[in-house]
Amino acid sequence: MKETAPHSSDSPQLTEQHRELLDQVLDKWSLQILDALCERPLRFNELRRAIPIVTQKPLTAALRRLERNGMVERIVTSTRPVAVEYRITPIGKTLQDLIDALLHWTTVTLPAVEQARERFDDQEELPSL
Amino acid sequence: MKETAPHSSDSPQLTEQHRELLDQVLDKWSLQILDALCERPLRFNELRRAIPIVTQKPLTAALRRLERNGMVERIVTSTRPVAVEYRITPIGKTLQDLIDALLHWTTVTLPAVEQARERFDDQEELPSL
DNA sequence: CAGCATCCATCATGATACTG
DNA sequence: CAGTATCATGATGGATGCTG
Repeated sequence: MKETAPHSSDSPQLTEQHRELLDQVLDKWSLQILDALCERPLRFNELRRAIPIVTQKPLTAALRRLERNGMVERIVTSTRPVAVEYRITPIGKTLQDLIDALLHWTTVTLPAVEQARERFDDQEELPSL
Repeated sequence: MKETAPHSSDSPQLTEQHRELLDQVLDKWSLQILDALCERPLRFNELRRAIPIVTQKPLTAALRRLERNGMVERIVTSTRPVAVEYRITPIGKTLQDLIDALLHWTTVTLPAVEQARERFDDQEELPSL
């Protein structure tokens, strides 16, 4: 019956759909957006401040993508001027532990990575120029 | 020395270094490369076959980046013609569980995401055209 | 406030050709 | 086999100005 069982847990056949999903949800900005929204809902400009280096266009694009994928909800309050709140959805919430784990992983691993980079870069500036 | 829980409510100070690391290791191709190499070492063209839709240039770039970050090791055997094997490093291995969890997450979540996309796209094709 | 529209620079990717 | 080099192109990102 079975095709090889390559993985520790289970190894489903990953179609391009799955990769696309990760691609849309795990990109640089989306990860930080979701992380921020896991704490509490935020308005557009609050998000901009929460993620200092992002500019308006990519932020908007990422939010739309996350909204389309059902990860965040966009709530418009018709005051004057309008207030727009972004809130994480239950689906998005299922990513929280993973995101925390990833961020934690970076803090643990970064030192080793920086060492590796130095070694790599050193042997790049090689002799025989 | 305990750092408190890696929960998002406890936001660890994530510098841009941390984001950059995730960015270099979690991108579309790298994720699949690491996943493939977690099973067993692979040669360059084996990797190309393992990740069908990737072309040579981005694959090479991703491998170099992963190598620089200490995630994979490039082993050259000076036969004729040369054989080059890519192998996951101990550091890279620390990502395996996370990657498995992410891939598993996609399989669990994809159906809900697809529903969300339909809803979103439906209300995009709105009236008043 | 929360965007969208526009222009422009940069980058990643694809295709192709060439090397040891 | 395992790349590098080059060119063309399409997608992204920054900056700016405008809207309700």
